[in-house]
Amino acid sequence: MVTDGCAGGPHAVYIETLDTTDLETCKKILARLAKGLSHPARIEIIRMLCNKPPDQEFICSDIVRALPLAQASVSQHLKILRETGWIYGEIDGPRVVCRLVENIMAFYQQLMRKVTHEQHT
Amino acid sequence: MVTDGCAGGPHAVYIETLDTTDLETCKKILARLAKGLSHPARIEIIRMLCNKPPDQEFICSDIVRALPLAQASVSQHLKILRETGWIYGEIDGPRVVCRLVENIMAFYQQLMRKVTHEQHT
DNA sequence: TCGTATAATCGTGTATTGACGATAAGCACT
DNA sequence: AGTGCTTATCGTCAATACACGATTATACGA
Repeated sequence: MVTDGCAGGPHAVYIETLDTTDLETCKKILARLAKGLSHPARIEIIRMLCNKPPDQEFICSDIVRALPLAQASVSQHLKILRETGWIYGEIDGPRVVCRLVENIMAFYQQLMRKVTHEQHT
Repeated sequence: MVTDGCAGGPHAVYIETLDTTDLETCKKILARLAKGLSHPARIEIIRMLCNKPPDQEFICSDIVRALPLAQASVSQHLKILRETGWIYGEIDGPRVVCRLVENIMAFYQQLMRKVTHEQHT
């Protein structure tokens, strides 16, 4: 099984790259993550991944099957979730295993706190 | 000063009306709230309102002044924040005082938890 | 009642979103 | 090489988002 090519996990690289001391950056990242969440179908996908038992894996076709949408539409939603930083795909032969970016929920909530609570810098 | 006409506060009415036992409803509401957050300008508005000292009030023109956008654009963002359930306006003569829906942050985070954690119903 | 301040709306142009069917591309297995 | 499964992309269409200047509506004060 091959990952994105992000040593240390795609999650860590993605999140640790960000300059979360800059408020403008935080607002942009938070806005982007929020856009990822801004559709019920995408929330359902996140929900599936959050609630998945540790031993189970979801590939794209599982998600297509679970949603009342055409394959192309689901693929688009997955793309948006990738672009907005929620998930990444592990390529496994002809399949793509969909994984939540590690700690992304915690990161999102932390960003919300950072942005909405007064910064004493 | 005149409110929306929502007895008990516009907040309580809005939030308590929702059927948060229905997962589909939760997903829709959460998606709507996330859409509200999905633009840096709107995040900045929410941030201003969250961080506002208790004795201060923000009217629309304050927000226009604080953002690098035209009045019409800010008005549109405020409208979206109203439609997505984040804020409401208290009309005060020719002014409109912008207020966060009470407990909306907590409600948002609660919805996130509800949607992303397994439901044992 | 006339003028001023405030905020919403209108009209416009461009960009993005969301949905779909159809097609292409990648891999595995004969 | 050919077949089948899986996923991404293309092309299209309608709807929505975003930004703006201009205009309108409302309320207050002189």
